[in-house]
Amino acid sequence: MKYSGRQGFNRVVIIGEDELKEGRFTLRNMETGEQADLSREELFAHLTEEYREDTGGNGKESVSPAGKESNVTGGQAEVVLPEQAGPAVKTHYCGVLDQNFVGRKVKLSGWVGKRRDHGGLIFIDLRDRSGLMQLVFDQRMGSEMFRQAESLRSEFVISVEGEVVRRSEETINPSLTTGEIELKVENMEILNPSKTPPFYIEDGVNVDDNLRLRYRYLDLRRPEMLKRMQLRHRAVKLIRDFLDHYEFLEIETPMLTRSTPEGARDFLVPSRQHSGSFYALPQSPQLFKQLLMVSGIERYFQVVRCFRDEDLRADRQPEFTQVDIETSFISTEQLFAITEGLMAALWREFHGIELKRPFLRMPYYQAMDRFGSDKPDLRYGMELVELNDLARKSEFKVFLSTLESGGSVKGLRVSGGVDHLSRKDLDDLTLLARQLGAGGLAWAYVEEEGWRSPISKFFTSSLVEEINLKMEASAGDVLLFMADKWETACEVLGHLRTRLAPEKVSEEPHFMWVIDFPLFHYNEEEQRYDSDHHPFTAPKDEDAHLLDSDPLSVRAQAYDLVLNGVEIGGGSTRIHNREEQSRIFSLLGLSEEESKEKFGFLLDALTYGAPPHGGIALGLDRLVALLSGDDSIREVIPFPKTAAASCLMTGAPAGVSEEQLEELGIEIKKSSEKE
RNA sequence: GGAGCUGUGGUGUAGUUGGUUAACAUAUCGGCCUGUCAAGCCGAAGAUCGCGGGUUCGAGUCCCGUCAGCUCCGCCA
Repeated sequence: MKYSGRQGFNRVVIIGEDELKEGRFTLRNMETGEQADLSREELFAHLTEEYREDTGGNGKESVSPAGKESNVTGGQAEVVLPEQAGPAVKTHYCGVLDQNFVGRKVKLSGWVGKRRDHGGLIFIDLRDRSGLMQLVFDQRMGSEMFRQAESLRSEFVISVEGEVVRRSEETINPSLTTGEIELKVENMEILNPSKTPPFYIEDGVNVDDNLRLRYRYLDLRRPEMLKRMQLRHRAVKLIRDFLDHYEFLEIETPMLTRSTPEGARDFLVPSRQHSGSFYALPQSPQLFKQLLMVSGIERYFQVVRCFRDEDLRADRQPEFTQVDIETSFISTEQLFAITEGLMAALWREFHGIELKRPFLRMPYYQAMDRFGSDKPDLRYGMELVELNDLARKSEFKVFLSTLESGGSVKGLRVSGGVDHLSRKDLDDLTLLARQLGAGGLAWAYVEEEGWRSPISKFFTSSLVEEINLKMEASAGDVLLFMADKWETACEVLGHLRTRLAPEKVSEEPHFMWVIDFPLFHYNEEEQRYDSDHHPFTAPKDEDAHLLDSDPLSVRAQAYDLVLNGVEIGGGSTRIHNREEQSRIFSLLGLSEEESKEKFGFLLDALTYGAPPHGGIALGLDRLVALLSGDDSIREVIPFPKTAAASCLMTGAPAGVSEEQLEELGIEIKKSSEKE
């Protein structure tokens, strides 16, 4: 079986029954006759290595979109078309032509960028998705065409024919990849004129988001946006190829499904045929992928849109894309290894770096205790310091009473904080801490002689020494203290930690797994337990005996993948036993009847030989944004929604006609409260 | 649901303690121009300062409300 299909491959893998059984394969180079005997893993490593070489991505060249000039169809300039498909509208991409094409006649099509009209000579920057090419219109080449050329304006769509010529030495533009050549235009057709665009179609523009989103199709014309789309495409392709190599099947699951009580608010879709009933758009294909495991798929994945009707953030959209993965008969460690391999492949391809594996694993409790976050940014230190024992020796009532009631006193050191944290800044931080739920915030400027601080009078000089020592503080630092319930102290200081993070942090990606999440948290509003992950997550075996006596201390077989303070994925081992699943439902306050009504199909499925299974979902938008270095996932989503979940281009969401509502049996309640 | 920031010609910005014709760059339109690449030179047009109300002799500027965008909290894996 040949695995070729792409030019440049010349090796053959010999696969037969024996090979499959034994997991050893022979790789033969058809040119040299060389043979190598490889294990499955070695073979795979070999193939991905060669694949990268063959596609020209040798790590150094394949960098983030900002660095890579062009990547159209593997880098060749010819437009790829089926043979004999009729006369060409376009034969080459402009941005990929170079000296090798000098003397060739080509036909280029694209958009008019900058225009430099010298009277008898006009220069046009022609832009297509690959880049720019300078067109030269000479009055002497023909007055009819020249008259047309004079009428060209920004964003006109044109098609030109001519000869690629070398520029004279002094007119070479070194800042352009095609700067050594230009096209002497012999023929031009204006395919479509354009109104003056509402903003400049160029990189680095500082335009109002309203405009960018309203004219997103123009925004996407900007080279940096095209590069983001290209990066996204390449990342998804790599992910598909990678998972395919590991024998995952991509299977689609329904978009119209039923609302389930857990988790986020659902987007609902009214049913016309069942008046008064609703579909829900999936928050994730969670149940379907588990059922696919019961179906015996064993390894499933899907690049899938998910929907959650909650308020938005820079890294949250109402619809977003997950790389959804579910496996049977695979240990958590093995799933970690596959996921890490996928991350390594992505970072190798797009940043040319080799990730250190395995990634760090840190229990949830430790992440909270040391960094005040379940997605800690490990690119810098600033760990929280536990000060209970030392705080007990002070005279400070806030500390003492907190400790008395079982709370914690924790500290955070801001190195060199004296220089950039004024009294006002500290007041602001105190205010912020209160807004985040803390009682207050104590602070101290560390000086040679001791602390300058409103609370220094409660601390003896030797205690100050001890605390300084424990927090590794020296003169010039600022210390922040918080006394509160352990969770609150950690969370709030964790917030301050990210707020006060150093400007310059390590460039290296700091991947980690946060593991051992609690299975439940207590929902104060609803007065009951809620799943921390989702209700199908299995408890850790060694904690299962605590389910009835102390549910909050039961840890889950759940994990998050975190990179530089961003959660890029999460998953768990699922419950595959019907009784255990029912038990969890009842702990969550679902009656037997309710759970049968809502999840009966799952409970049934679990009784028909459900294999042990588990999986993970990766946030594709966040992943791509991290790869491209963008702070907001909006940049890597072609048509994103605003923070208020509306689409400025289409005007969605919008009202519908009375007839439509009538058909659906829906009546809109007049929002008359205000009137 | 809450907090903060932003909103001035097409675009990006300036606009003083409230004061007279709201400034600059760029784009647009017209003219000149054969080696530019942020082309250049000359000229023209273009803004009820997001919207509504209030204070004032007078509001881009102060106050209240409102809309939109962004960021964060709540919410959400």
